[in-house]
Amino acid sequence: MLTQDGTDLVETEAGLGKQRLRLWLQMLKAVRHVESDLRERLRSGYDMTLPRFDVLAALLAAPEGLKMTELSQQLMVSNGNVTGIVDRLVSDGLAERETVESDRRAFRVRISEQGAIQMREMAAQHLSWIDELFADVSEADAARGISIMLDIRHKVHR
Amino acid sequence: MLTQDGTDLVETEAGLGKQRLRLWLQMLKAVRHVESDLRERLRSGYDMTLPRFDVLAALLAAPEGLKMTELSQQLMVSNGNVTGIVDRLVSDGLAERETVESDRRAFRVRISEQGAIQMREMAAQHLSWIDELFADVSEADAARGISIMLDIRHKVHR
DNA sequence: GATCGAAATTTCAGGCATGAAGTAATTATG
DNA sequence: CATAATTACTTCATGCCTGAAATTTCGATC
Repeated sequence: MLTQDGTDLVETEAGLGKQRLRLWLQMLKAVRHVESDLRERLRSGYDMTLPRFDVLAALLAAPEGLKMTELSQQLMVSNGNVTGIVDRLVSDGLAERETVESDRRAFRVRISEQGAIQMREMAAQHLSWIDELFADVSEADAARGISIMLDIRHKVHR
Repeated sequence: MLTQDGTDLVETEAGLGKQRLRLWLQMLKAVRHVESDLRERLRSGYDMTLPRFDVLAALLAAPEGLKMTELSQQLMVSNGNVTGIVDRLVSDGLAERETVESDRRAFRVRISEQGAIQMREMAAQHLSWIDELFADVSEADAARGISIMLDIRHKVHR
């Protein structure tokens, strides 16, 4: 089976598959690279871990608080995982659990005043770290990259 | 300070920073999405975890074996981590440790015959899974994506 | 050829992560 | 309104992951 320009369609598809695999492997490495850099900066500068930071960032953006399930969906991690991280944040005084009037199974997790103060500073730093790490990415590339990532994510399974 | 088209340079930079942050957040979510899908397929189909798969994939591509440090650099994970994963692979009979003649501190990790047989099958599946998950990514997008990922990775720190 | 710094690896403590199983409260269904 | 299915969350076992400290070996310098 030949296309108009004479290339073999099966060959072309196989090549595309390998190119997609290359993209996946590069995405993995890039994410690990950035994560390891951020982890180190958070650790040495703020005695903060990446998972805790991620949770606090979600909470800072939701002043009314979030339910555990909302948190775990937003961060794309398991329920049990969020339980542990929030436990530690609460015992460090950075977040608070608050009962929900209408549903005794659930509660809202809210960032504490102390957490908000610390988080606002870290968020500003975080933004500038990303800007530095992504310095070689132009506005156009960023837009295209975002759209590629959305294409990947919107491929639902199950 | 104004650019030719009248937009404010500082505003533009801040916008670019936020766009880069959006790209980063989308990358994180896309990678978590794909990883969780792959993890589930490896688990249910082959009783295999993602970290073990990553190590075996690296070993399959290096028939002469790899030193622990080479492995950990290639996968971008810590040394101690690789020790544990290789331990489990060896006790499952999927990999072997082999002494290095010239250096008694080091050794090579090599994939076993059984590991290679299993891995060849999984690798073919893996390629088709990625092709499926990345179905909405065109050849041009893949190329652009790869180049963006390389731009991010080549930003060295420290 | 003794010593000293660097390199390859392991060990360990602590935290992160999943999936499965458990508890309790809510909602839907007959 | 009884009960069955669902939802919100926790607990647990197991494995992954890091960073720091320890061990052993290597290589260079004096």
